[in-house]
Amino acid sequence: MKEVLKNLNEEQRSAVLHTTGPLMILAGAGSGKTRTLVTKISYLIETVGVSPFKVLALTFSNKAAREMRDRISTQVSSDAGALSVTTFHAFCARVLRSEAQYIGLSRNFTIYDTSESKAVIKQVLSRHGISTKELSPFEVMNYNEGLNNLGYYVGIDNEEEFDLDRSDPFFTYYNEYNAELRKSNAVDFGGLITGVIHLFEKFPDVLKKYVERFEYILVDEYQDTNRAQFKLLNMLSKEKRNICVVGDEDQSIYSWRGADIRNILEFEENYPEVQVLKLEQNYRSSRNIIEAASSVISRNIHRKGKEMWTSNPTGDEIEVVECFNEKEEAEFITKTILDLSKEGHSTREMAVFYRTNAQSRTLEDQLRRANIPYRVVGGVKFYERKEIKDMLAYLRVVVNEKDSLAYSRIVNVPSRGIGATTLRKLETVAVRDGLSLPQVVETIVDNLSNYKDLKLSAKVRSSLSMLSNMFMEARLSDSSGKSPVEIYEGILHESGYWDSLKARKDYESQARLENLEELSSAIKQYESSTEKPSLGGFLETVTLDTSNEEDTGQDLGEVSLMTIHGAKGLEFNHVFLTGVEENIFPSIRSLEESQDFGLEEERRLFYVAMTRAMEKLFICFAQGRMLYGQLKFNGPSRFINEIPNKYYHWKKVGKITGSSSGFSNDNNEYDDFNQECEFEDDEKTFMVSKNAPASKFNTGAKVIHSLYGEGSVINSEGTGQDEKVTIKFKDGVNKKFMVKFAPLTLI
DNA sequence: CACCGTTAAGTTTTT
DNA sequence: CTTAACGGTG
Repeated sequence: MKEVLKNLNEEQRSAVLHTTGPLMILAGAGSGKTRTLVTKISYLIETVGVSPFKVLALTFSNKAAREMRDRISTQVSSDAGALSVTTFHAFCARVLRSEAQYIGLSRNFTIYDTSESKAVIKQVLSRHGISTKELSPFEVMNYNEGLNNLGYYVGIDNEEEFDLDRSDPFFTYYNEYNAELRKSNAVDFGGLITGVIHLFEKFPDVLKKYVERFEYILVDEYQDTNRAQFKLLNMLSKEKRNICVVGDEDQSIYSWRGADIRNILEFEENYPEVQVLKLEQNYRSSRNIIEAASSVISRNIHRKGKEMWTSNPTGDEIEVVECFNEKEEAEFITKTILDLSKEGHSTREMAVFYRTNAQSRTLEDQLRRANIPYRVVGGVKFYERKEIKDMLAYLRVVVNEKDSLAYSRIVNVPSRGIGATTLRKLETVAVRDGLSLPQVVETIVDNLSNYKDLKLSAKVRSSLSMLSNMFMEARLSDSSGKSPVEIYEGILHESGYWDSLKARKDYESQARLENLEELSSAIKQYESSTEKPSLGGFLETVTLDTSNEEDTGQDLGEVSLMTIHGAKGLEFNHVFLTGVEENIFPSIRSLEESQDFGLEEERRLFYVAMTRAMEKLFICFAQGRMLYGQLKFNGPSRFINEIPNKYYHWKKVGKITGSSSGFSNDNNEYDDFNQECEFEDDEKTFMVSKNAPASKFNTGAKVIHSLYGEGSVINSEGTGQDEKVTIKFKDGVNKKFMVKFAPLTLI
């Protein structure tokens, strides 16, 4: 047997050996799915003799693609560089660049990210005289993305299948938005996918070329694909049928982004000869954690069902930690991290998860105070900073002379006297002559005498001519092979951007200058890591690869902080799951949904969180927490109760903050979860009464209102006389009451 | 055109 | 409590 196959279990091995025909691998968390995929690809190349050129492996994140590429290259001796291991979006961008002319794009098209799409939508809406107050651009964006996710595009043949309401104003906005993109020679994220679908549907010969090339297609994280991606995969693989998809429906946490469970269910219909394999052995976590997580996820109805097991040791019990408030939750975590670290555990192997980014602050405060190094994964992105977006906009105008949006962003940044009035004049000419803004400016500058009626002031004229010349020069440099970083530096100074920031002495401008220098080194970094660096190539990397993993090179032993979404695919020895309270996790939004789908997705999220932990899992919640400036008493999450008792033990920690805490000790409360309690005791930490109270109308409690009937408490705020509760009634209506007045009875 | 004050709203975000 | 975004004023 080949050496590599020895490291695999039986199922993994059959996945690797199944080289022809469709294959669906349902792989549980920590079941070695990446190892299997990597081995499969190297087996195809090394043993079956498939040319790397003919293999296409698709992932969702650049991080995953990179990891897979790296791991393959250690296993494959032949030219792994010819392999296509990439994200869906990057793959589509590549196809569109080489076939752009077919669908009316030119190959230097710009990719718009979410904020740029939003700006275009705003423009469209304002043309209709709609303010952002009347209609949030987000709603339009959701509609547009919805169509994109389904694989719809302007000019599609089988339009009737989409059941569209053509009189819906949103449909009008959608069309105008796309016309606007087209005019700017731009494509949005979803448009990358639908653009390729468009290309393949209307030009079968082009499709044929790709079908011939990619004989073997592999897809990672298949549960997260949307309908558009599903369509694309089918077009590429229905002839050769060598398609292998790997997914886990229990880890599908992106349905709100269009991931469609039907893609798993219908795979078998599309490929009746499919072989389905399950990877159910978990190599990551202790048995306690696996069994606890399995039993939580088994409550979901919408799943195919897998039985996870592990031969790992039973391990410690999960610790459910009840804290007084979010600050003490953070203190508990900090203290535990220090303790574990003293015992010799690596802090690099520890992570703190939260449901929403906003929850990271308290944690960061405490960690900083305790001098524990940490890094926040996700958070504010480098490329979303204003100064970076400004400079990128300059570069985009260089690459794509039709990018009016980018142009209007920087035409007066730094301010050079080109205000709204001038811009409006330019736009009028643009519409009249069917040109983009940069093109219009160029024409005007070249034939000033023809545009006398625009009444442009001398200052405006000179500014415009400066811009026009600058861009012309830059384009010349670009096509004559000058390096991207030189062009960047040139524009940074010629545009006056650098000097205008330099002139300001405030701290913020200082930081911005530093960021601009960092951008410069990012471009250099790109140049040295790419074979044929180009300005356009750099811009594409920036938009499509947002993972700003700064490799500082040195291991400071940082604890990782991230949302649970950000934790997918990762593993840690010690995991702290925070804020596990009703209305937070599961989120209040998901609870408001009428169907169970929202709740089930939250449960999957909880499952993902649990299964990140290898050795030890802490599940923390706070009795009270400041939320939107108000103290909320949400009570522990229902998910905690869904873990069978034998897998965890419950402890309360916290210090007494004084009599003004708003808690009285007489009230008997939290009786539904009177588990065995263990009390921590040290100088700082005192035990909290076992009966720490909040209200008798706890979240989740069933009540009867003499007027509205039966319902359940979904939220409670304030204490004593001021206590208010929100109740969801049987008919789905939510109402808020003052406890002291409302005719409420507990059931 | 830049600044300030008011107001409203408030998940998750691989691309 | 925050943040973003709008409208009014100097």
